[in-house]
Amino acid sequence: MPKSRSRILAAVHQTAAGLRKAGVIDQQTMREFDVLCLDPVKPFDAAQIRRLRTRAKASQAVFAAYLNTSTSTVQKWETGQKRPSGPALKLLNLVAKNGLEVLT
Amino acid sequence: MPKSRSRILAAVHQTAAGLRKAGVIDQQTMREFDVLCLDPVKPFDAAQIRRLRTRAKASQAVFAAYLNTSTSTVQKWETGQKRPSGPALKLLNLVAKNGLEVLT
DNA sequence: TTGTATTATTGCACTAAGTGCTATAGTATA
DNA sequence: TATACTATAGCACTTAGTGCAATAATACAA
Repeated sequence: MPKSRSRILAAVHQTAAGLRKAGVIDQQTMREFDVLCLDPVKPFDAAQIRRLRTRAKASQAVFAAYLNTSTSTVQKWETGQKRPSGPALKLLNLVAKNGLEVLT
Repeated sequence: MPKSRSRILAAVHQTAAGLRKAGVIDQQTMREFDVLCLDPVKPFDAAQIRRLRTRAKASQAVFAAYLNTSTSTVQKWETGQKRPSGPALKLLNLVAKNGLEVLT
């Protein structure tokens, strides 16, 4: 099972009891349901990350600044030496979906 | 010097030559200048992270799902055992500015 | 083509974040 | 009180993140 989905399921499971109160949906229970609607976070391989960056016409240094990480890190993502962490992957998904500007 | 600023400056420095072409501003050079306009990423301490989450009325598990990280990690952020990584901090800044919904 | 600047790569060494798990303790509610 | 739900604590481990310095590749101008 992909990690992102298991995280979603973990959150859902931990708040599953909310389903029983289906009659009384306040803001908090809404938030719990929202998790089910979270876009599953897609993994990005080295080439995809590079494509994402080049499409945005950004150098590795600039791209790194947007993501608040180091050039060295972007480097290693794109050469397959390291894989982006959970939050980093989330950011990459946001960029893929909405463009680099959303991180401004 | 705060890390986020040094990252910005690093990116600016590496592309400083772009300033010389000030006459010919195409999309690429624009992108380089944009980095100067990036909101400096603020650090969040344990209490601030918790406040951010509770204001969003999310449990640690739900909050973690939004950030695509683990409950254990949010746990440690809020108890001061660990500090969020660069990209994680960027996400927290986005949430602080635009609410949890931007991560949907 | 040759020189120059920008950008990207490689490799190393190290730090600390991320993770999972289990057991425990609050906390609210039925 | 009993029963969820939620949060905490502590452990052990993996691996992302980072910095730096040297090298290579790429693009661009003279």
